[in-house]
Formats: sequence, structure tokens, C-alpha cells
Amino acid sequence: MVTYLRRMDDDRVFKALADPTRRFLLDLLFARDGRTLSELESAVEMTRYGVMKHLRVLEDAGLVVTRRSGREKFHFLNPVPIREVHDRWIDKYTERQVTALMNLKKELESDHDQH
Amino acid sequence: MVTYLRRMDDDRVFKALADPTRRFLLDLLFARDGRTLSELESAVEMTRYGVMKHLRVLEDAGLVVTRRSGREKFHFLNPVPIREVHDRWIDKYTERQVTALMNLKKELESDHDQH
DNA sequence: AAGATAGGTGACCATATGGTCACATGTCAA
DNA sequence: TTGACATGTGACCATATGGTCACCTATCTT
Repeated sequence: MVTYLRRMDDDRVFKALADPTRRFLLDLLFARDGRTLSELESAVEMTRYGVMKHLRVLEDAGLVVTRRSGREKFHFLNPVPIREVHDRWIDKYTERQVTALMNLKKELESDHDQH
Repeated sequence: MVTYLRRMDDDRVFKALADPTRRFLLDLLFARDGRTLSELESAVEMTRYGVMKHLRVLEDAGLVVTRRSGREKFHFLNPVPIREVHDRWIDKYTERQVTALMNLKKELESDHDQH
């Protein structure tokens, strides 16, 4: 349907990052890796089930990887997807920042048309 | 409620980037600035109203700025919010040991390449 | 003035999303 | 082996989101 959606992985990563709770969970794991679900649950005002769903989304996006040991499941941060999205999507917007901004200011200030 | 949501602007930017159509619109504006709604509409398989809603979201997030001239409205890309999100959020995840991690990932995924 | 063009608004609908609960499985510790 | 602990599943609900439509205003052209 949407032919311009070429990278489903990108979409999963962007959608995973769209929720503030999930970004906060990533922040927690960034501060310290290898936390269990229970530990993460205690850091958020939300039931265990909500946290589970969020962790599932993060895991599907590849942003979090897990390791099971006994009855516990440890969660680790995986920055690779963010890095990849950054490299092939965000970089191009930030690299020409200065030039684009200067052009934009010129556009807004003068009534010069671009055509 | 969510005390860890300190930056509403971040949230708006992330949510704006979460939709593939909106990312495509940004790509269009990245390729060439100053397009009208009608021009953007013709590039997407969607009615004008859907495009309007998406542009509104992008504008609220600060990712797109507009200039009205007569009956036309021109849309310009503003990379500053992406730059800010990148600087204060993505950088910390990517700068750490990403290179080593990516190498490790490649080693794990294709150990036949190694020895 | 009349018609075409560009854009805007509010209602509306289907689906996606965030979150909870009852219940269930597997694991550790005494 | 009993009970507490850690995690998992499916149903369920309220709201957010993506998208369309009828209708509307403003501007340009002839």
C-alpha cells in the first residue's frame, strides 16, 4: 500500500521511540543494563503488564535484547538500531543544518521565490 | 502523571516521526523545499485532508514551517528539532561503544566469516 | 461576476494503541 | 512440597490516531 515504506525496521524503531514510557525504559537500561521486569516495573507508575507490553515493543524493534536465567529475565540495551536509523535517516537532515537554516531565513525574510 | 516526561517538545517530535507518511513528506521537503499542499498531495496516495493533518502534526512538532502567499501555502523543512533530539537523546546511545557492539553483532550473526 | 483554484474546519468512522485484569506456568527456597 | 516469586497470555476497555467526506472561505483569472 505505502510504497515509500521501504524499511519496516525503521518503522518499528520510530514507533517504539514514539512513546515516552518506552523512552524512559531505555533511559533506565542506559543507566544500568540487565534489569529484570520486576525491577523496571518498580520504576514506573504502571502495572507489570503494561511494562511487559512496552518491553515487547522495544524488543521487536531490536532496541532491547533479553537473556533468561531461571525465573528471571534480564533486559539489555541494544543501541544498534538507533545507530542505524541515525546513520541512514537523521544524518541527512542534520548535516546540512546550517545551510538549510540560512536558506530558510532568506526565504522567510525576502519575498524571493525559489522558482 | 508521567513525571519522567520532561520535554514535551521531544515527545511531539518523536510522535511526528513515528508515521511513515510523515517521514515521506519530510523526505519530499528534504529533496525540495517550498512545496504547496497540492503539490505534496499529488505525491502521496491520500486525500488532501489526510496530508493536511500530517502537515499539521509536523508543524506542531516544529519540523515544518510554512509561509502563506496569496492562496498558496508553502512548506519548508526545519531540521532544528531533529538536530536537538539527536543531540540530547540519540547521541548518548550511539556514542558509547557502538562500534564495538556492531562488530560484535556482526561476529555473532556471521561467525562463518570469521575463522 | 463567475468559475476555477488553493486551502480550512468539523463531524465522522475504523483501527491502533496503552493499559488493566483474571488466570496460568515455571522456578526458587525452606 | 508448599508457598512465595518472576514471568506469561488472552480478553477486555478507553482513548488516540489515520483517514475520508460535506461544506466552507479566500484568492486568482478571464
